[in-house]
Amino acid sequence: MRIATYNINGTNARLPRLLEWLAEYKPDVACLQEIKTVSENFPVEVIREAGYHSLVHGQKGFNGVAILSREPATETQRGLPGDDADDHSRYLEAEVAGVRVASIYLPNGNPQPGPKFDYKLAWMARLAAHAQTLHGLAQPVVLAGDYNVIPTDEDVFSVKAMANDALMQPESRAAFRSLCFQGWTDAIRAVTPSGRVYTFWDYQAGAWPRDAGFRIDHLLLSPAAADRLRDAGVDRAVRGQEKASDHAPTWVVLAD
DNA sequence: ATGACAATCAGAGATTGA
Repeated sequence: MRIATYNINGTNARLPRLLEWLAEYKPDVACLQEIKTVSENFPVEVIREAGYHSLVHGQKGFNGVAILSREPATETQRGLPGDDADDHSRYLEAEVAGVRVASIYLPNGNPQPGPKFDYKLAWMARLAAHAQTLHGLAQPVVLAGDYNVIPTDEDVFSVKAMANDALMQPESRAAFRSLCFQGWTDAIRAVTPSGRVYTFWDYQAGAWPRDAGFRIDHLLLSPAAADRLRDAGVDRAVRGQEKASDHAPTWVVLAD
């Protein structure tokens, strides 16, 4: 069972690339972020013709998450619990083929310090609280998404260039570590313990051709899911296409 | 310190992103 996370940076702008990727890499479940459209305008019929069901939690203009699946999915959570005043569409969770899967679009947090960084940290605290409840489930759980956190200095092309960025502040990293320490396995690092594995390359300053990327898209596995981990990786070639998203799809394969 | 690049909404330029 192949489960992927892919920040597509706009459904309208990226639909041809999304369809090509689904056809070529054939994920069983695809957690999408930054669909940047309201739910009603998500191309559910086109996606269905491509062989996938859609669960969509959209928003006008920015944010928005979705879960595409070959088998029908049962929605288990829409929106991250813990703050009724938070109207950003950044969390969607479902059960697919016996696996609980979340599509996460964690706030960027720039500029820091400031209210956006405060929102990021508060959101991470809410995510940790919800993740704690999921960790107790007997069924495998996969928390997949764009976490907007560079976990360590090994996950970034230049520590100096990104030193002041919200993505790698000590508070962001501590919150991510704390989440992992609940007992979640960072799938990419379980398969590739060291070395540079990037999932994002900025559009600016020739970041892609000079491989100036960082690792911010993660799949965290519960113990039951980690037991079934067979492989994990990044579809780097997708980033090199014309009109690509600035993120590359990142995935795990779980034993059936 | 800033801007580079891209997408959205709107119908120009601001906002957001990372």
